[in-house]
Amino acid sequence: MTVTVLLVDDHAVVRAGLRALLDSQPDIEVIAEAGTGEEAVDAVTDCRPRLVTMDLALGSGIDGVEAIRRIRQLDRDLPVLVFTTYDTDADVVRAIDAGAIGYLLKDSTPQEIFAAVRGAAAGQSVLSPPVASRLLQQMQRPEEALTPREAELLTLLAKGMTNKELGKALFISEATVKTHLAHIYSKLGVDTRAAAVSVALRRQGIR
Amino acid sequence: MTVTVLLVDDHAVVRAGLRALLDSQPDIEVIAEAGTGEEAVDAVTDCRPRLVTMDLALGSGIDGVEAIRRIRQLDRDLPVLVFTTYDTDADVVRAIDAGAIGYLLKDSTPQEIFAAVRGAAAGQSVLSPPVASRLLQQMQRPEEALTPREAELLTLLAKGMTNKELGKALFISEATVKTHLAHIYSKLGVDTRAAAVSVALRRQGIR
DNA sequence: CGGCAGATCATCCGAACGGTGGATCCGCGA
DNA sequence: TCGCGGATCCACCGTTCGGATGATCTGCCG
Repeated sequence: MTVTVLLVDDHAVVRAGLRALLDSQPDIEVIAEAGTGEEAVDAVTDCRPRLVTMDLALGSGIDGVEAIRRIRQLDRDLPVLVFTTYDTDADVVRAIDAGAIGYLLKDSTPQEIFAAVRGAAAGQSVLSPPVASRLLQQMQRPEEALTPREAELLTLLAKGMTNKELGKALFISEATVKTHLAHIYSKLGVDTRAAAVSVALRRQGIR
Repeated sequence: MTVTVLLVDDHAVVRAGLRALLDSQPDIEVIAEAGTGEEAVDAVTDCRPRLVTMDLALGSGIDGVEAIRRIRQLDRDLPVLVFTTYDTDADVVRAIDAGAIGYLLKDSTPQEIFAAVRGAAAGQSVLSPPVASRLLQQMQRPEEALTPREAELLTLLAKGMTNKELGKALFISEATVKTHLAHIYSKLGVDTRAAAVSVALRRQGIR
């Protein structure tokens, strides 16, 4: 039985590339494309694909993670395979959390992509090797995992805010900000806010 | 006369996409692909294309800018069109400097891509609108341009170094470091090192 | 030659920061 | 039920940072 696929990516080039690659396989057929999350949700109801490939960075509208969440609400049995450029800790976790069945990087070889599509359509979890090792590494070092509150603070810190501004933004006292920061520093292995910003931006990807 | 094209990109998907798009045009023909800068240089001598599309972020080996430089050394009349994901100030300037005839973003529409390929093959400079506006903006605000020394310091600052460390690294006194920082802050429109790091990393792109 | 921009160094001061050591409250799981 | 981790708060203290100001030296361009 052929795997019918919906491609979601805001880059026409990437959609054309995936379509060309996948359509070259006799058992895979691209039946629809979407350039935004909203289009993707509509296409799922209209075209009933057996698999969705999803870019996380969609130019406008809802982002890939939110799109995954909505698609999973529509059809809990429809596997969504993330196909994106960067593998950052946060993105992988958020995507899996939203219900993605796999996480594939765009620099994968055609062979890896075919295998991932067939596997995901069959309900198997698929992770690109770099992603897999990253996930395992993170699970093996839970002491380095930031708490939600710390991550929130780090995000704002990465904008260059001062302790005072952080306190106001998060509705906590400056003292609490400093406590959180101390924890973040120790987890990230740094001892200045500038170094923390550097690590944060490199880890979590930019823009 | 048909435009023969060499595609350079480390992502098989992107190559397939560009090939699919370009080959759909009667006057454009993709005659070769390369996944690394080294392969690209070889392909130029072997295949004699009339245009090269170049990704700047090539996984391994020489980067796109260096590849452009070497290709231009081989054939000064062969136009190289940058086709990449991110438009950072530094990348654009470096690519143009290396001899690129145009700078196209991967989220361009197929129509824009066709026009750019035809234009570049005819020797015309082509810039994606966001890139163009960025360049103009930078030229219109020379007061925001950092001096080489300031840029050097900013790079190290973005690693999270303290003033003392910066001084030792650059063989200057801490007082001088603070002077440079003050200039950088005023040019970037910030007033803390953390914010400067944030701006620097976002501007100059990561990894 | 004169001026201007860049790089260098210096001093002063108040504000911000980072480290340390505590404290309370809550929810969850052993 | 007891403990533990997460989140919140506080005080103290030395260090670092940022702003203001001024100075010298170099090289370049008109």
